[in-house]
Amino acid sequence: MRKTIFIFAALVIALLSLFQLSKYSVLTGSTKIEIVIACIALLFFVIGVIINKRVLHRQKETSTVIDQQKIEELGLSKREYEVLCEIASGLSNKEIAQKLFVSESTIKTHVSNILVKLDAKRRTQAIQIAKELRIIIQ
Amino acid sequence: MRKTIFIFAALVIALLSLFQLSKYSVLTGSTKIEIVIACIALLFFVIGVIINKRVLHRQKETSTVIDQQKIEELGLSKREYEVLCEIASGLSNKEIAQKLFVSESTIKTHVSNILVKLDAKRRTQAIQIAKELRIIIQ
DNA sequence: ATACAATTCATACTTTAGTATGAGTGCTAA
DNA sequence: TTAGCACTCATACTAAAGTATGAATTGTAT
Repeated sequence: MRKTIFIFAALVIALLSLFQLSKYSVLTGSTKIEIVIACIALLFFVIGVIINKRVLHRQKETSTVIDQQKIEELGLSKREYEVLCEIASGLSNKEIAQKLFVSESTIKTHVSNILVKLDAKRRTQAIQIAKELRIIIQ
Repeated sequence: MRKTIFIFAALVIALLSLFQLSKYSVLTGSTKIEIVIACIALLFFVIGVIINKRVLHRQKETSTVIDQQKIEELGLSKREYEVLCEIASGLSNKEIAQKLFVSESTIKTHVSNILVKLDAKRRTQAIQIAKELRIIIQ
């Protein structure tokens, strides 16, 4: 936030300087007015694009970012969340077990708990619910 | 495309007119140069924002639209695609059967064919693959 | 120190998913 | 008209997924 304010302030100062510079350079006849106007136009066009990109980027981030708070609210443990992510990527219990170096029965226990906590009947439904709650990406 | 060219041409003409207008209004001393510059700056700022928004919007659209051609390439039939969508929404075979008014064994047949065509081992993997291929939404 | 939550694992079981095979129906293009 | 495709359904099977229960271990907070 401080960074934003600093950048904004620097930008305003730079623009005011530019105003003065362009004014005097035109009045003294050292620069053609078309060139000055063209430069200013280009500058503000670029500024508009950059600011717009930043704003949209921020919106996009907040809409795809995972809701960490919701995970806590649901009471999902760290390990359970890991398993949930692997389920969403399409792995079987056995594959998840191998990836996380535990037994398949452990994964089954985790999956059962995940289904209860997400109020889902199946793993496919759990994926859907997790997506809606913005708990997992996509 | 024609529309874009037309708008662009109109924009260029308008700007050239503006250039001439601002030049003479400054030379005749009827308008202060600060105001002219400010107007131009504001104008190009807005143009920058609008153009950027359009470009980004177009990118967003093409990234969320379903790839109808890919569905054909994979050889997925209309019914199979319906079943795929229901799978992705988290339904069981029995539930899909009830929703589409057919027997569960019919759905099983469809699911088997879908898995072969998508080169998936499980329905969860099929969901993942279908998403990557932009065949289904989300 | 102990109560608690998280993680791990096992067994035994039920349910769902997925495979393989065969077959009937209806539509459509050659 | 018939060959082919999409859709339907059934049976019989194997493989996963999911449930229930119990238990051991470990780190942590009171």
